[in-house]
Amino acid sequence: MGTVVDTQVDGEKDNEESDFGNIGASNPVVYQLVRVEGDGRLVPATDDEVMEVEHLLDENKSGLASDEATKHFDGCVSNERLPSKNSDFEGLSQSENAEVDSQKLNARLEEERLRLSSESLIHSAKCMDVKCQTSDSCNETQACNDKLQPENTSMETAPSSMVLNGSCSALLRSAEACLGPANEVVTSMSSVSECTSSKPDFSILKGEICLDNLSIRELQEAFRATFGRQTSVKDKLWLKRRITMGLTNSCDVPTTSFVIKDNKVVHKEMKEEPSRLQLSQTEAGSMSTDQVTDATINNSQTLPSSPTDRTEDLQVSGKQLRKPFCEYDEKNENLQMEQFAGKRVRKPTRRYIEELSEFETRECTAKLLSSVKNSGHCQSSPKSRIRPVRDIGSQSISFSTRQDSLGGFGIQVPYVSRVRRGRPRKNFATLMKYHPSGIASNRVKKAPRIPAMQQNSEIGSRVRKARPLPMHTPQRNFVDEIGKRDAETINSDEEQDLRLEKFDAAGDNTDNNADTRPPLTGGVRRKHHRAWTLGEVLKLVDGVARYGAGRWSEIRRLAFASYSYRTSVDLKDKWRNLLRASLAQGPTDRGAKNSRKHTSIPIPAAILSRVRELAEMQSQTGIELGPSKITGRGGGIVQEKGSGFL
DNA sequence: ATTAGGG
DNA sequence: CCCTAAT
Repeated sequence: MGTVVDTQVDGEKDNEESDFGNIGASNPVVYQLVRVEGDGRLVPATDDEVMEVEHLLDENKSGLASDEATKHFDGCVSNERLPSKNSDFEGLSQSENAEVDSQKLNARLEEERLRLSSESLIHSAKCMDVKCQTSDSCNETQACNDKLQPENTSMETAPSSMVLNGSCSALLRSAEACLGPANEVVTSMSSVSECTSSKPDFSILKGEICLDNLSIRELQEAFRATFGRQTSVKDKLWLKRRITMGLTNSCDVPTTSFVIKDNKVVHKEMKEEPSRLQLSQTEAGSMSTDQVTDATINNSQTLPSSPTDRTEDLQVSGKQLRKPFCEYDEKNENLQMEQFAGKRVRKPTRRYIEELSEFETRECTAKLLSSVKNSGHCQSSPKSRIRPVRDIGSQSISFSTRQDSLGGFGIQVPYVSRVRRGRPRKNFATLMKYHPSGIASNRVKKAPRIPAMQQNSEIGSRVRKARPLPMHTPQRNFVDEIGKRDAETINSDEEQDLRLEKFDAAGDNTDNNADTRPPLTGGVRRKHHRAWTLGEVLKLVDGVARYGAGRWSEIRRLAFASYSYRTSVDLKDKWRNLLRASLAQGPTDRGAKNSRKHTSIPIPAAILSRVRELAEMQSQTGIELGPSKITGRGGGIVQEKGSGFL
């Protein structure tokens, strides 16, 4: 059994990555492919083997997550005439003498530019054709999508098509767009693979530039070539963006059927629909390694999946596809600022967040939530009259939507799992700072929020909730969430709680779904006014009795475990009110069952009196109180209460 | 993050 | 309930 190994004859392995332009210059790296014979001899590899090894190389490198080199090559290859890819590739990787210097690179870029402008139309047309053929097989397409995400993975799977990456597929993108709403998450990969299969001739792709695969240095070169000036920017993404934009803009788009949107040449028709689609692809193209990892995992899951699982897979992939956006955006938005006078997304209020989570937890148990992330800059792009993407995923990705409660504008907001699988947004705090006012109040009142903004908000909010959660598999996580909640609900009961629960059952439990607030009343209600139910009050009182007034977080945790919506502040406020009420009612006046007008829940005098007592006690005694039972002298009422609930 | 208070 | 200040 001969093992094909990659022997590094000279230099260090990753040299190519860092010194693309220097290969063959001062420190030539020569790779020689050899085969290890059974006896250990090294035998020069045959051409076939070479090819094979290249494969392996790709795999290995990709596995290392630092596969810039690999990607790089791919990119270059794709840039070049694909048909001649092999020779080219060999030349580079083996670096026989590849004189790849900045000049060449520049030349390439220029070439690409020209080609882009002259061929883009044609290309896209072709691709579109291909696309259309494919469009009916969404599942497969979807599956392919997954491949695209992980650049590495894709390379393993489809060596020939792996070459294509985000930025090199502006055209593809447009083509894919043709697929229409049905293919929610179609990525360039899908189209790529399709194109590849149906059209072995890669010429249709050659016009593209894969900036993704270039090293920073090269990107800088490219930048210079594109803009005619040097740049010291080290940020890859920034460079890529800039370059892409420069290239895209520089090429005159021949027909009116194309529009330039967000640095991408887009076919007019799709301009409306697939806003998200483009985004995803764009992002996909520039996904960073961490995301790749994620996607890779997903990929492995997806590939073997049975048709039945498709839907789920789709959703999952959709989610993962999306998630990267957040991070990407966040990481780079600052950099992007100059380009897009991006409106910042207003962060949701905590209240809002909680409401959402409540809603989610209860209502959408079964749905896999797809995180919809429309990158802010895109949405905010002035020219883009892109509808909120809600209905795009008609096919498989289900966008559960909900009426926005805040503005009462009836805006449908795709809502997302609050489980964030990626790492938490870093800039969250930063963003907060930027819009203190915005966040501070959920009273968006007069200003109807743009759907996009809301969506973003949603994401952000989700983040907040999800951050603390451990990272699991998406599904797993979701389950956990639910499970946790249930557990809470169940565990919450302690002796009396059980009894108290009954009270709740009477009125309170309604709130679960009864969140339905008055539909579109002009006024923006803040938090849903959740009337305190008797049960809650009792719990509160009891909690105070147990843990002492003021220790609301405690009370909340222990006595209100099942009421996620009552915050410690709420408890405090309620207590204050109770106290006030009890005092107002007059100590003597315990007989009155319901002193109040039937507004909300009339609080039984018994409780009020007890409240009073508790308050008294606590104010006097140390805050330490024996659990319950302290109600001794309240009189009959107190006893009634005591027997009833304690 | 929790509490206390004012609104 | 919301918001803030003070812990």
